[in-house]
Amino acid sequence: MSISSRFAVGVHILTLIEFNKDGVSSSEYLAESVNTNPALIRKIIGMLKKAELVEVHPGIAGANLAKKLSEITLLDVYKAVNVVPENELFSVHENPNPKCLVGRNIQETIIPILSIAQLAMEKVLGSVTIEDIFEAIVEKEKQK
Amino acid sequence: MSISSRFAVGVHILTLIEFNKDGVSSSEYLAESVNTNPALIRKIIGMLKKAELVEVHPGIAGANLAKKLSEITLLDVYKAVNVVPENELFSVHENPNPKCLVGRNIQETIIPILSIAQLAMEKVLGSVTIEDIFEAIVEKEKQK
DNA sequence: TTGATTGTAATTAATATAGTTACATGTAAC
DNA sequence: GTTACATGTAACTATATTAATTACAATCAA
Repeated sequence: MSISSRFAVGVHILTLIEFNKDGVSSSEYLAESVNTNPALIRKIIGMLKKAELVEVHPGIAGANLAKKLSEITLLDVYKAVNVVPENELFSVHENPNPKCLVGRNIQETIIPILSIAQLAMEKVLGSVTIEDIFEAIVEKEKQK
Repeated sequence: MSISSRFAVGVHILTLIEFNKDGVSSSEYLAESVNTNPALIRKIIGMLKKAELVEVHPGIAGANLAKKLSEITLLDVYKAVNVVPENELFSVHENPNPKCLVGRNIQETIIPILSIAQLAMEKVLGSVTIEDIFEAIVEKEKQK
């Protein structure tokens, strides 16, 4: 199964807040660009807020970045929006038979390997910042 | 969300078939070690068969490996059991607003990055064989 | 006080997982 | 050929997650 699009939407939101830094990024404004519902945006914004990536206040329209663009990585967003349980990208079957040689050793054998695979993926996300996304969009737009 | 345990079960099955190479690895036998249902094992074995990792025949008890241990990687198993749609570990929201600068560029900007992250993870899986798992279990068992 | 916005709970439809039952199909052995 | 047994599948269930949506209390600015 795929990792929830909450992650991609989170990246979209943060990037758009920056492009709109001189305007007001309300949940309705952001929802229009993502093409979804303001309530969904508020839910994701709430997660980004808890992770201290954005600042937003009840009753006051608009969200703002809480950090510099270059200090927010895709990994930060990925962790903020909870798309993958900590260290459990791969699920492993519970209760293999301890009476079987394989059953009693399989978990401790494969979990470290799966963890390395997961970390390799997350390392890539950690190497890309929202600033990189911002700049890439500026470049792509120039070519149009 | 996590990747289905079908993958871990597939690895378990293949490893156990090797340990039991002189015996008959029926779906019931394998199910007992995994601690699940024979029908579920047969479903997964069916996928491994389609990927030409095991040999199994209707009416004849037992599954056997179709390749050498060292020629089956975890990536082969991962692909065989269909736990992740091809090149779509990450799902991306559909139909972002083309009228918005970010909306019309976000997909083509992040998809290649997400793809690199996915490939980094899969590369790790491709570097580990069932033989490695087999040997690791032999070692772990010695220490008990 | 009014009007607009955020925060959050509740609901729905669609989809995937994991477990289970049931049975048709296929094979070997008697 | 009949019996016993195993595989291959379809169908069904319970559970969980996603994404979309509605509704409304709490909060703040004007």
